[in-house]
Amino acid sequence: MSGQITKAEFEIMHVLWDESPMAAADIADKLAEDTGWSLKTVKTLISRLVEKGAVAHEPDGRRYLYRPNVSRQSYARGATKKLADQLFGGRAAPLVAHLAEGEGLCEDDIQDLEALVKELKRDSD
Amino acid sequence: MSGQITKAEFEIMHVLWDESPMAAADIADKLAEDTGWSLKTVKTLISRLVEKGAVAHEPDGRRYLYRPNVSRQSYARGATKKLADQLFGGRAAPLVAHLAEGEGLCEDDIQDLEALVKELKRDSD
DNA sequence: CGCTATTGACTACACTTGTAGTCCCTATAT
DNA sequence: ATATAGGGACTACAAGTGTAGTCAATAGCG
Repeated sequence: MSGQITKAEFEIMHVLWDESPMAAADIADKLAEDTGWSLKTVKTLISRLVEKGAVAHEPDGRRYLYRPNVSRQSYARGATKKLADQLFGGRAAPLVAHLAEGEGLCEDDIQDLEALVKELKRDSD
Repeated sequence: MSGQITKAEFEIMHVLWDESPMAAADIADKLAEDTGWSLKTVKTLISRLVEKGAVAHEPDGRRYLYRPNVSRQSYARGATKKLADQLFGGRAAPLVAHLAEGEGLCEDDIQDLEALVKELKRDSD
């Protein structure tokens, strides 16, 4: 609940969002390919996440298993809202427009969006 | 171009995006209400932005006038894309869905989105 | 013409973050 | 029983950040 999740810590969250609970060594293994971080580094990051309350740990023999305390969903919601508030006055449309401009949208995305908009319209009626 | 714009620096960018060019003292005045930052603090932040190349300065008598070197548009595009990539695998629809869930969308937004989707469809045909 | 207020340049310093290293305990293999 | 490898707790330390303070030049007021 307290303190922001930093860039490096965020990598840990990703791994845990993909699969959890997980031991520190396994998290480190998964990250080693991409980041080259040592086990020590990973453990430090995990500790900080536990301190911040973003990750929970349960004992498993003489080690801990870790699991996210914040779902990817809820984290995503917060981050998205913050971005929209900061840059677009809370409006979603310009945000999407920016994705479109930056070629962040493929045809599938557009279809998804169309369906989503239809649903939103129905809900608001 | 180099280095990230930090949270505090971002506040400066906001002021400059609203109005520029602007002198340091005026930026500080505008921010004082919201942040309580001293003129010194604001000047430090501006200097760092200049170092990073995010803000340009032109002499005006014995002071400088500052103006953003990165447009709000282009910064927004980058930030949005990064968020989408990190949290939604680059897909826009779930991003919008999150805004909807979080009640980040009003009816006007939905209409804007509808128009936007129509346009996107036309473009992709 | 000297004083003061203002300005940018440089310096300060605690806190956070990235990236490890050290210490100590204990389960396990010999 | 002893040595060892792997685990968490604690420590380290440089770079980045938030938040100012000091210094020296000078434009403008009296």
